[in-house]
Amino acid sequence: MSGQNFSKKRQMILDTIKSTDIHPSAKWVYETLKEQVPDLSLGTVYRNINLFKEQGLIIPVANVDGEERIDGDTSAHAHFVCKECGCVYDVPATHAPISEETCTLDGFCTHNTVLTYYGICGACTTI
Amino acid sequence: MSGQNFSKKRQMILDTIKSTDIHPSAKWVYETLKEQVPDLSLGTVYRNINLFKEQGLIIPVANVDGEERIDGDTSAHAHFVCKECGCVYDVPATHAPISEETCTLDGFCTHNTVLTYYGICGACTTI
DNA sequence: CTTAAAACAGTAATCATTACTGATTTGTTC
DNA sequence: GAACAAATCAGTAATGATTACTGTTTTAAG
Repeated sequence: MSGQNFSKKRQMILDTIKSTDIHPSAKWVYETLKEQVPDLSLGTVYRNINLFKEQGLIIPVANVDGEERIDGDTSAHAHFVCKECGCVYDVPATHAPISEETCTLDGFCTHNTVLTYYGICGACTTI
Repeated sequence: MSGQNFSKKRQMILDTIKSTDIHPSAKWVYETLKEQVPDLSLGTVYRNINLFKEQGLIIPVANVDGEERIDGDTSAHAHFVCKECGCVYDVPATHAPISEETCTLDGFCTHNTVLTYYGICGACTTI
């Protein structure tokens, strides 16, 4: 009755990604899960993240300070990246008018769209 | 009357970036200029690209296969990235409704906006 | 329980980018 | 146009994220 299920570690990696909204890096996922799963390997986290990306279970949303940040929420929405603290915030999809018309533009076949705002977040402005 | 001018190599690096629409990587700039300037160093290209980014003369537009791609055209427009060949194309700004309203959203101060479409380009579809 | 395939840990390798150091160029002042 | 200080550079070493590799462990099914 299994057969199509994920291995225990694979499932935990996906759960960890899906259960946070900080748009984590691979290293964050590794360090966070490492507490529960001491024999976790960083390579395993990378391998599974790549797998999830291929399967469309997660999406890469930004590259912050050389690290790729991913999102377990694959619904249409935009992101705000703070240049100061590196935090990645969700921005409601209403602010991101993704036009499906562009799919036929110049023969391009658009698979997904990424809209990202870069600037300074409220927390960093206040300080 | 000089004083604020760029060094010869710095100017050539900027000219090279500004004169192409392929949205080059640092390595492309290096290899392209290397033909004219045999004693050019890759470190110099990176250092000047970072300088130009700080000065707003160029903007980073995408990260393709681990390489940052830059654009010497700083006017508002979007980009299409082909997942197959890695080419980066300009998409007219009319397709990218960048809302300045988001600047005050949740205390965020937006400096710049990046809208990128990912998919397969016409050339790669045809083949 | 066996067994083959998939997944994994641990480590080494790769590759883009950055840092460092001593030499060269630039702009300025005479 | 020589001299000098600051900026820039070449070349190389270092860093750090990501990927590849190998031998071991887990998984799912018979």
